[in-house]
Amino acid sequence: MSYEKLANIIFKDIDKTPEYFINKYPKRTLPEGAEVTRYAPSPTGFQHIGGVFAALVAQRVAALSNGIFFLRIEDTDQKREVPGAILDTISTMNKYGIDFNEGQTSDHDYKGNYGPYKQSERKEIYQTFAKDLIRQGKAYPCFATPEELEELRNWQIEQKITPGYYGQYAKFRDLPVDQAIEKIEFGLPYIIRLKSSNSPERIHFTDLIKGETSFPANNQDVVIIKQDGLPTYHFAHVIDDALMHTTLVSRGEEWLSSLPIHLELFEKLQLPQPKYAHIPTIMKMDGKSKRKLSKRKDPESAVTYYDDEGYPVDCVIEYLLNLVNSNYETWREENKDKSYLDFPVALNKMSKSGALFDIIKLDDVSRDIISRMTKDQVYNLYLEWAKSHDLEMHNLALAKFEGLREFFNIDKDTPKPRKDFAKWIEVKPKIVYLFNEFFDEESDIELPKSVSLDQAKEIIAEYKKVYVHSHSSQEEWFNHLKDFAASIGYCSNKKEYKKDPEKYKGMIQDVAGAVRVALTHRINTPDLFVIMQILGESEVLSRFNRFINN
RNA sequence: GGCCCAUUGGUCAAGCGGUUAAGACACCGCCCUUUCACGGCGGUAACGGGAGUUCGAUUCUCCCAUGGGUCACCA
Repeated sequence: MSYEKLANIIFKDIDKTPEYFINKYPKRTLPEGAEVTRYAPSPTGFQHIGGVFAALVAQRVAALSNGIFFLRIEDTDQKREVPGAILDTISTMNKYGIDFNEGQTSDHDYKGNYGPYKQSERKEIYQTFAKDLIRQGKAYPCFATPEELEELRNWQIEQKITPGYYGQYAKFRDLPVDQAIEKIEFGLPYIIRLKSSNSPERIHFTDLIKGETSFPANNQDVVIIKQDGLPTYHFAHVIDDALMHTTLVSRGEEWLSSLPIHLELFEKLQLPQPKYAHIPTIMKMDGKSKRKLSKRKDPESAVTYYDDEGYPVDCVIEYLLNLVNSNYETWREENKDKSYLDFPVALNKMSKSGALFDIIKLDDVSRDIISRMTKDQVYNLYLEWAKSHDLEMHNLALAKFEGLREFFNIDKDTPKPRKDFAKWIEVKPKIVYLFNEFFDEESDIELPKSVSLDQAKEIIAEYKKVYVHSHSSQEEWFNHLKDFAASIGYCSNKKEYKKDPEKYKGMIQDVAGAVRVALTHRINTPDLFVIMQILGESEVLSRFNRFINN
C-alpha cells in the first residue's frame, strides 16, 4: 500500500508499533472508583495561582478516591522553555502540600512506570502513533509554508469564511502519495496533519463541571507533528493521557473549545477517552468588568506573591478550596479540627463560571486560621517567613524570643482569640513598638479621638508617679488603673459616666488610651498589661518620660 | 466574525416549579466589654432583558444583551 511507503519514508527510524506502547503501559490495578489525574504544566515561567488551583483540584480528586496523581511536563515548545521552571513547579507544588505519586521529579528524572513524564522525551512514542496514522491514510504531510497559511487565513477572513486549514482549503490533504514522496525527497520542509473526517454531526458531551454540552465535530486538519518532530499539545495530550491511563482530565476551561479535536483524535487513534472536567478560570475585577488574572498586570497572579506577603500556605489552600466548592465554609465551620485534606471535593458542585479572586476574603480566611494557631506555630511560621523576607525582623524576633511568643499568645487560649494578622507582612507594623530600634524612629503618634496630646501627657505625668510594675495579674493592674483614673477625675464606670458626663474629665478608656499611646504610639494594640511585662519596668517608665518630654 | 461557556446583592455563593430568595466577606448601626480586640444582634443590598411553557417561574424552552474563552508548526 502506498501510504505504507509514505509512512516509512517520513518516519524511517521508527520501528515500533502502537501496540508495542499500548502493551508496555498496562492499566494500573487500583481500587474501585479510583481516579487517575494529573497536573500537566508547560515549563514556561513562574507559577500562576491558577496552576495551584488546578493542581489542587486534580490532586484532591485523586487522593479522595485512593487514585493516582501525577506530574507531566509539557515541554513540546522548546522556544518558550524557561530553565529551572520544572524544579520551580515541583517545589512550589510541594510547598502547597501538593505531592505527586508519579511523574517528573527533576529536570531529567521521574518516578512511576508510565514514563517518561516529560513530553520532549516521548518523541518516539508520538512518532510511532503518527506513523501509524499516516499508514492508515488518517494523517498526511503538509508542505504549506507559514506565509502561505497566513495568506489563506487572511483571505478566508476577508471572505467571511471560517479560517483554518480544512476541507477544500487543505491544499495538501489529497496530494497523491507519490507527489508527496517526491517533495519530501526533494527536501521540502513539512509537518504532519490529521486528515479530519469533517463529520457534519454534532457531538454531545458531558463535562464533569460544565455538564451537558454539544458542538460541531472537528473539521480542522490540525497539525499533530511539528516541523521539529515534536507533537502539538493536542496530539501529545491524547496519546499521553491514554498511555498513562488518566481517567479524569481536569484542565482550564480554555481547553473546552479544542475538545472536538481531542475527541476526533481519540477516535482515529482508537485510544480510550478519559472523563473531562474543565475548570473555570480565576478572574479578577478590573474596573467594571471581570477578566482573567493576568501575569502582566496582577502581582497576585504569581504564587510568589503569597509567599512575599506572608500568607501561610494552608490559608491560601483553604481559600482556594472555598472557590472549588462553596460549601467548604460550612464544612469548615462544622469540622473545625479536621484537616482540609478531609474535605470531600465535589466537581459537580463547582461553580460553572469563573470566580473572582477576592483578596479581602482571603485575608478573612487567613486571619481566622492564624487566630486558631498556637503561639508557637505563629512564632515559628513568622520566624521562618521573616528569615527570607525581613532579616532585620527575623533577628529581632530571635533576640526577643520569649517576649514575642508572649505577645502572640495574648488572648490565645480564650474561645474568642484575637484576629490580628492575615499575613506575616502585617506583623511588623503591629509589633515594632516592642523594639526600641523602631519605636524611637517613629514620628507619628496616634491619639484616641477624645484625648488631646496635652491631655495625654498630663495623664501620663500623673500615672508615672503611681505606676506599679509588679502587679501579679492583668486584673490587678487594671483595678489599679481604674483607681488612678478616678483619682484624677476620670470615670471608671461607663454607665455612671453616661448619666452625668459633666462630672468627669473623661472615661477610663481615655486614661488607658493615653497609656497605650505613650507606650506604643498606637491606639490599637493588644492587652497593655502583657505589653508592659514584655517591655519591662525601666523601659515602661522611660517611655513615659520620653512621652511627656517630647 | 464563527463556535463554545457563563449570567442570583459590591464579592464568593445556596437554590434545582410554589421560599419572607440562605449563608460568608465587605460596609453601616447597636450591644457586650476593664483598655485593644474578639464576639453577639440588626441593617443596606440580588434573580441581565424580552417572549413563551405552566395555575404558578430565579428555577424549563427560545431570542436578545452583557461578560468570558477559542479559532497557531503556544500550551
